[in-house]
Amino acid sequence: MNTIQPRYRQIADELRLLIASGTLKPGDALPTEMELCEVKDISRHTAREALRILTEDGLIARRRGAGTVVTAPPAPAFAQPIGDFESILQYARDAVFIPERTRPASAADLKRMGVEGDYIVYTGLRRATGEAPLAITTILVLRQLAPPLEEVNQLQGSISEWIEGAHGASVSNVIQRMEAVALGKGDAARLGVAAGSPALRTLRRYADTAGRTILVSESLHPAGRFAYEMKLTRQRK
Amino acid sequence: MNTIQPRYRQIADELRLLIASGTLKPGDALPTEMELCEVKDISRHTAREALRILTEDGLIARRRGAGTVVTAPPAPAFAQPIGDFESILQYARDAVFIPERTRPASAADLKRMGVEGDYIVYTGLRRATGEAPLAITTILVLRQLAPPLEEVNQLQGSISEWIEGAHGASVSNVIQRMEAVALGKGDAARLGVAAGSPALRTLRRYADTAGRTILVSESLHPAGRFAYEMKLTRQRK
DNA sequence: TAGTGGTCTAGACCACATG
DNA sequence: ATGTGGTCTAGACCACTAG
Repeated sequence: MNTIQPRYRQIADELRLLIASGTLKPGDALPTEMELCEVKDISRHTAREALRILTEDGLIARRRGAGTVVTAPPAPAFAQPIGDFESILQYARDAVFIPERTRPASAADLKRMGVEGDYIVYTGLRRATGEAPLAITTILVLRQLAPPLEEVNQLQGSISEWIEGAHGASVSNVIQRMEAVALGKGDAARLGVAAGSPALRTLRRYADTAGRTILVSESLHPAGRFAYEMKLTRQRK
Repeated sequence: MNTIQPRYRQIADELRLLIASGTLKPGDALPTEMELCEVKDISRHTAREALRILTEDGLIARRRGAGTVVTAPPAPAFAQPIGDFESILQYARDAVFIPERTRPASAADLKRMGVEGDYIVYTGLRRATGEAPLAITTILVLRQLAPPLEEVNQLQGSISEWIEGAHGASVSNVIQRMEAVALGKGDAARLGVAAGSPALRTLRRYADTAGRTILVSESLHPAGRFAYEMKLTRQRK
């Protein structure tokens, strides 16, 4: 793969790393344009292009006459930056879902998840590698599309991607709902927190091109272990 | 208000008008960079800057070797490619913010909200008409842009819209962070729930085109009174 | 092959913020 | 008064697309 990057992008990435790693903290000054020109041996235009990228990403703020400073607090490790459709699937890949049980969905399951139909339920924990469990996850899959449990266990990607590969179905949109809830006794115990503790409940409904809900997932993230972060960019008008 | 616009922005606006008016339809070719340079008597850099703005707005698409064309018209409302920007402002209009107090931001305020600088704090409740309070809201506004409290009281739209109207500043993007938290005693009492109750904490940072954070808002929605819902549509590809 | 957009250089003048 | 970022010029070479 030819991954040659333009100079301005390389420099933007270097600076981004300094910010992400905490070497440059919020409020800290970045090199001025002229300093960048000398240190990196580039023209001012190239330096500005790099800084422009970081500005658009919301990482730095620039003020004429004053200078350039870091604006974004370094995202805590548990923060999940999400800005678009693809990154939801990305999260599903990064944080491994470890299924524990599977069974047909009961009426209570369907009501809680807000769907109707013939679904299979997978329950389990979601964790990043080697960490404490991030969340309890429940996934409902349309029975006719559901993968067997043993396949899910060795799944590399997400279940929705497996469905797309195995059945040719295509996820067209995702409706995501987020709210705060109090954890019940059982859930709290599995996550190692007190009953009644706050959690972020994220419900996602995946619909295919025909509008059929092929998958619903519910995640319960206990307070402090996870934050959902997204960047919204203004549209044309 | 400062009416002087840089040359590249004037030209971007001229082209934008051609597209908005339908003179240039989707698929139509725009002038090449060199043509723009000659017709407008500008350097190539300035022409590119104008075209870049339109590219970022998603109005045009550029292909090396091929040229520049007008992209497809704005997608229907239900198919916004991204959990969209406008809907945040919409919420800010629907649920009225009732400010109670204002004061300069303390160091603790700034730390909690993740910003640095000279900000004014507004605290108050947010409620839909006639209902129980939906949330406790805290808003930090850059002092030089802050509206007086009596203006906020009779504000029709959101504070961010007031700023845009009064100062000509333009919100370019919003970073939104959501997590679950336990309510402290004071907050819980104001919302009429028990201390330690779960709440959805939503932190939003509004940045202008220079990356300057002009407004930060924090909302605490007690469990059960509010859910945040967004629809993400898969991109072409 | 001719023309496009992508990258980059080396200058310049300006408005603005800070000391 | 100095230095910052914002704007702009006038070049250059390149990778890519299309006729």
